[in-house]
Amino acid sequence: MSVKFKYRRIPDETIRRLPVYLRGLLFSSQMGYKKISSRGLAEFVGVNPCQIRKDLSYFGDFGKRGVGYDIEKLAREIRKILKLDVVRSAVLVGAGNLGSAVLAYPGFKIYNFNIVAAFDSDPKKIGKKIKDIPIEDVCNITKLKRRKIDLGIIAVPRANAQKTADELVKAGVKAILNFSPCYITAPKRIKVVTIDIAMDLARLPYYMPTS
Amino acid sequence: MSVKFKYRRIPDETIRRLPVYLRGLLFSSQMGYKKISSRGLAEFVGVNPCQIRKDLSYFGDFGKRGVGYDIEKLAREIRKILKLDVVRSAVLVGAGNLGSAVLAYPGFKIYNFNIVAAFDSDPKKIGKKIKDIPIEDVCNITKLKRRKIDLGIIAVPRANAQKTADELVKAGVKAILNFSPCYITAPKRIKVVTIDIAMDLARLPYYMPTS
DNA sequence: CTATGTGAATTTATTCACAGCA
DNA sequence: TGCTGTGAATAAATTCACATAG
Repeated sequence: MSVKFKYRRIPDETIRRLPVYLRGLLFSSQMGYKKISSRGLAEFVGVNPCQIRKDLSYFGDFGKRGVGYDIEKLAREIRKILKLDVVRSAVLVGAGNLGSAVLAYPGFKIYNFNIVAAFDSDPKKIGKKIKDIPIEDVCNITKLKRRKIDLGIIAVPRANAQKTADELVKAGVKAILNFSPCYITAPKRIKVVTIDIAMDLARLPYYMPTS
Repeated sequence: MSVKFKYRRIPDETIRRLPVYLRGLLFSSQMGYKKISSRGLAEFVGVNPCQIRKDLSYFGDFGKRGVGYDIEKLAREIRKILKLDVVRSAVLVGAGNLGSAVLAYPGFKIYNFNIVAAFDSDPKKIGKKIKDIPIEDVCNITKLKRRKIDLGIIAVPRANAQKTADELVKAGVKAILNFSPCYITAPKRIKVVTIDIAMDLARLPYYMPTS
């Protein structure tokens, strides 16, 4: 049986953990395993086994009682749940150091994101290419609408981040990945994820004993 | 009044949000504000105002009724709560591309982390310098103990991450910042934070409507 | 006998709603 | 009046515990 439909609300925390399970499955697969129990996976990912079973149970019965999960099959199912099996188009706004680093990140390809355009406001950069992608004038973002872009990636200075987000929304993106160190607003239908390493760094000292 | 001591357990989620508040305060300060209400801050950080008040109330009475919070003072208090006012020493393990990028990240200085040593296993790298820090042989990590290191930063290939973590623990670090894309284990007293952009990237498609 | 899948119990986190101070 | 600080109420997430299937 596969991907049942239960009318239960799926916790955001469950969705947050699914990529972690996927990562653990790929790792254990690389180590040569074919089957894995919730307990075994739990050790790979640092999550309580019944948490794993509960999370998966929202989407289907993927395991065999007395045996566990088939690693390949479960990985495939999770990819399907996360909709990672569909190719998405993405655009980058901000072609500075951060933007270039983001563009070089292999994760986009792995998860089926295809970066199809890059924008910047600096006239010196417009017209040049980074990683084979020509840098266009940021004024042209809104013209993207006809190109059906799924994801907008923001890597501009903080002061311009919200404005950029607004333009990406007008251009019709469905989600935004924000690397600028600030909170940005968008209509509820649009998922925004902000990545700011400083937020993780800054809470570490709290947990350090004062010796 | 300042930093009261209540014997209530402080939610991890509260600690996770404090750096976000701090970021919002600095931003609003840069925009010229001196005072801010929980409602005003809420708009800057995307958190419900009574969540902010509740979070702060775990640590003290920082606001003035009818007025709000003094931005400078609250920022200072949050820094104190997070123990960001103490200088910490950190070491980097793994001097590859990722490691170099991590070393160049300005956030460490901002939050009072002082990177004092770097390690790698590649004989070609040992002896060279990155950003004025000499790269030492990874075998010497354990000798760090006498140097009193607070934080270990892991930027090695996944297969070596756990081993590296074990060595850092032996060397006496109090916390670990892990940039390798895998879960790592450490004794409970040691806080481990793993940063893997792919985990955020991989859950975006789930939230995109299937058009 | 082993390990899943899941209601029920418990724990944790968020939001409400209002007393109390400036 | 305006906004904080906080118990009480609510909501969300986790863990327990066990019936059930291989």
